[in-house]
Amino acid sequence: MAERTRPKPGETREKLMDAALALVGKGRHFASLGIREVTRQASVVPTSFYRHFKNMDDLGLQLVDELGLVLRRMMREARSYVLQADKLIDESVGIFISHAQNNRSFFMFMAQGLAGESRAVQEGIRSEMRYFASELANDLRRLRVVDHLNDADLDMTCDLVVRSVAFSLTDILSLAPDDEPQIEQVRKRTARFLQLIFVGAANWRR
Amino acid sequence: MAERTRPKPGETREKLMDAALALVGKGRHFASLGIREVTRQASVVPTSFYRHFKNMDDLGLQLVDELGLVLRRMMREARSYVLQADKLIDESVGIFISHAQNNRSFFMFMAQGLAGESRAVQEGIRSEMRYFASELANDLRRLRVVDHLNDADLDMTCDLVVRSVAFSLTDILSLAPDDEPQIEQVRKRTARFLQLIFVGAANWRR
DNA sequence: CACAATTGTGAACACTTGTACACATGAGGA
DNA sequence: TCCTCATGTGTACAAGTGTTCACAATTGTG
Repeated sequence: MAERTRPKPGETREKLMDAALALVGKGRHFASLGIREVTRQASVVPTSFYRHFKNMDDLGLQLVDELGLVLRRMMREARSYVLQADKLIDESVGIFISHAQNNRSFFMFMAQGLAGESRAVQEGIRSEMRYFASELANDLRRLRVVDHLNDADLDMTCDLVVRSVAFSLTDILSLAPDDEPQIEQVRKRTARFLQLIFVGAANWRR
Repeated sequence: MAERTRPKPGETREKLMDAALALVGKGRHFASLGIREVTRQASVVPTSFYRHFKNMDDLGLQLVDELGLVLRRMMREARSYVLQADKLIDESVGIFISHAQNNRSFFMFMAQGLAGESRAVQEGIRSEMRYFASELANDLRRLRVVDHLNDADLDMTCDLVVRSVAFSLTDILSLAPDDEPQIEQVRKRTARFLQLIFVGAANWRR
């Protein structure tokens, strides 16, 4: 090979996924990306793409898997920071928003994928959200903050919470990354959404 | 012209918008549509596109305007059916879901546009949702069902309601149009979401 | 009626696209 | 050592892309 550094196995694969993500982060929609465009951004020859992915949908699916890792890392951080229940909402929303800003491209990809054109990607993201909601339900049980709800109602509540937060995601992502005042407003509004939901849960079928 | 029927002015324009919508309805993402593809689906020569639209984003913007009409028609119907407040949630959700199914392509376009690549389309859809939420707030005031909430809190509640319903939209659209049992489940879950939110609103800052 | 404006048409352009093929390189096992 | 396999490269081609141009038909208005 004429290269000076020998590419480790999987390096090109990562470069391709990062390239796709970078393009999404620049405002492009994943569905409109082409193989050549991605390989160009990755400084790789088009043919290499096929060594790692069958087509763009395949790449999308693997991005969903990585997205799962990001979400799990976020949950771990949230769990370690939020010890007492009184500041639970504000701190969790804060952590979520800061992760959304630090992994802007990833979360853009997620927001796009929910209504994307690949059924498989769509289902993958939906499944990540379900997992997230069920973990949230576990945590709330553990913190004994919703003792009066049965499992089904708790699941519903957590589902609604996750959906609301996910929707706020699109608010944040449509803002400039450094527009602090607006971001602060989204943070406050999201927290109030969650408070409203939890007030509802607290008075549910009393 | 060699045609047997003379095209009325604006006919091709409608054909193009319908064609784009039809492709979206077939599962394609709007961002991935090309001018030639749309004109082909509309049985029109590519050049005609430019007679009516500057580019695909322009077409998207005009679709958002038509989407606004669909939403207004839906609100009018809801207002005429929902006279007393007790069945308010169930009936409204039912009307929404039936409209979502009757205008599948339109609502798919809306769901896609929220995280689409045209900032203008994104803002347009967001603005439609805000309008929808403010109309909902008016109706709730009129029905005197939330008298204890101040204006800001009512707006927040309606915003959350609209967001939750919009998210349910993606649930419905990912289902087969004739999968009644699943759709019924989405309907029920959405209604419970709204009930939870309204219980929260009823006990807000007591 | 004639005239200008609007709308539709077909051919042509310079590019980009997805994909295939044959080949080069390095790593690891026999 | 040699052989094989996974990975990366360069070239090539047919098909599709956005956009422009000059021209035809139909419309409403004077």
